[in-house]
Amino acid sequence: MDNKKIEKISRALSDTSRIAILQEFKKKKDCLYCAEVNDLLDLTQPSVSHHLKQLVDAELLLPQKEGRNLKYVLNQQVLDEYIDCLNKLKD
Amino acid sequence: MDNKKIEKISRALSDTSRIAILQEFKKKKDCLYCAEVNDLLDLTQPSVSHHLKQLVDAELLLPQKEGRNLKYVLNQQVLDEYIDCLNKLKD
DNA sequence: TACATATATCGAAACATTTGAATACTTGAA
DNA sequence: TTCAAGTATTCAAATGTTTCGATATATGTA
Repeated sequence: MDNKKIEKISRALSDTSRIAILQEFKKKKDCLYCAEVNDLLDLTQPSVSHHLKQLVDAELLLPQKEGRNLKYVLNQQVLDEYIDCLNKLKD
Repeated sequence: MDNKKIEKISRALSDTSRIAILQEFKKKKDCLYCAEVNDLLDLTQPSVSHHLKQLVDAELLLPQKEGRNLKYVLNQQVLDEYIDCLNKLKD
C-alpha cells in the first residue's frame, strides 16, 4: 500500500459521520443498507451519499446492488492492510 | 478514544508529507529533529512547521526542546490506541 | 406504460486546508 | 549586548471539503 492510498484511507476516516457509518457494522452484522445509513445520520440524503462515496472510493466499503436498494459490506482486507502500514510506523 | 479524536488523528494522517515524516522515524531511531524534517520535505520552512503542528496537535508526535533545536519522538501509545479503534471496526 | 422508491449528480454557499512570503520570536554564541 | 540560527506566526491566495436544494437516473410495481 503506497502513501497515496494511506492518505486516501486516512482522509476517508477523518470525519465523524463516516466513522459512525463504519462503527454501525458492529451492530448490523454482515452488511449495512444505504437506507439504514440515511436513518443513522442527521444529514440529508445527498450528504449521506457523498460520505458513502468517499468510503467506497477509499475501498473501505464494497457496494452491492440489490434491485432498487444498495447494501455495503466492510472491506476487511483493505482495513487490515491499512492497519499493517500504521503498525510499521512503530520502529 | 472518542470519535472526535479518531477524526483528528485520521486527518493528521491524511497527507503524504505528514505520512513521510512519520515513516522517517523508521530510519532515524529514537527521535527526529525539526531541521531534518525540513531537509526531508520539498516544502518551505513555514509549511513544514504547519505539518509538524498538526502531528503534534493530534498527539502523534511529542515535541522536546533542546536549546534552539526541537526534536520529536513518536507517541507510540496514541498510535496504538488509534490502531485498536480501527481493529474494533472489524466485527 | 406510468408511478413511486432508492440512490446519484449538479450547483452553489460556507468552511477548512495547504502553501509560501514576510515577519516575529527564541535561544545560543561572539 | 548584538548577532545569527532555529522555529513559529500572520496573512493571503489557491484549492479542497461539507452541506443542501433541486434534479436526474435507475428499478420495482400497479
